[in-house]
Amino acid sequence: MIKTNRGFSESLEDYLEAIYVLGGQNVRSVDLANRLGVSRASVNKAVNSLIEKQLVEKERYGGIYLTAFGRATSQGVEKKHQILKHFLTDVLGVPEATANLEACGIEHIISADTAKRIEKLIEAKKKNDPR
Amino acid sequence: MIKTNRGFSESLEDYLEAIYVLGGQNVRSVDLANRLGVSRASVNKAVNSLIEKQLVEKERYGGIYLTAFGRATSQGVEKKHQILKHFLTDVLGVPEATANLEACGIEHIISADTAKRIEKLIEAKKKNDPR
DNA sequence: CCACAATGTTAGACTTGGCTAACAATCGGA
DNA sequence: TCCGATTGTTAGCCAAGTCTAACATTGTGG
Repeated sequence: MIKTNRGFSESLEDYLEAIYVLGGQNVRSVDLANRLGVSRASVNKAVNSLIEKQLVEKERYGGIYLTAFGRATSQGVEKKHQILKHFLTDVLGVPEATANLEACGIEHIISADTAKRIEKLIEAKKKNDPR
Repeated sequence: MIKTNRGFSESLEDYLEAIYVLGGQNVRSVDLANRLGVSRASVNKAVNSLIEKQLVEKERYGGIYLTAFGRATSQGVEKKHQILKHFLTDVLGVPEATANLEACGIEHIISADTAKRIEKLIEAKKKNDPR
């Protein structure tokens, strides 16, 4: 309903993040499809949207490449994912599988500022209780 | 992409939560529309979906009423909202407006278990730093 | 080197969740 | 009481994001 987002849909952010995780260079549609659990056709459509938004580049039948813009954007999302995952597992004690799933959703919602605050909370916790 | 959800769409959960917040009895479409920033027509459609799913009841041109099931469900969502809001403001120091927005998104993603863990974290923080 | 498997693309359909415009019902104050 | 304003409903439209099926291209093992 209310959009917390900074310009891209959650779905497109998922695709972008996956491209980043898969190396960001010469990424194949079929690998994206497998990782995200969608059809190759859906990947094709989504990648065309990412191209329109200048987040990736690609030639017909060729591999997918992040642009500088796309790399920066996807790194931001992935960073949030890592922070959230660590928060959920290390601070809250949520099982890893659940943590990954929930991080995957929350990463599209919170601001960079909130992410930073969570990061600090993790640091503080580490100081007081360092393993 | 990956569904973390327990059966209802985020959108429907938003409607349901709003109905709860507005009293859960004899709720008017126009009030829902105003609160959620959507048209009365959209509310009408959504409420019909909620009726199908047995979450609310309503007569033609009449007010909206939560069923027992709908009340339980909406209470769960609202509870998560409150926990998240307090975590964001009291523990992290996020401004209230932002906290509400982000809580509004996260509440549809996290499990009851994770919410409970966050609640405990808030309690712990209160003990160590009670105002 | 070439046929078949794997991959990429396109077209068309479906669902969800919005919108506006027009119409129907209800409500409230003069 | 009744007329206009408010509210609810319906119909039709749109965009996003998914799917399958069919087709095009590419790549590769005999």
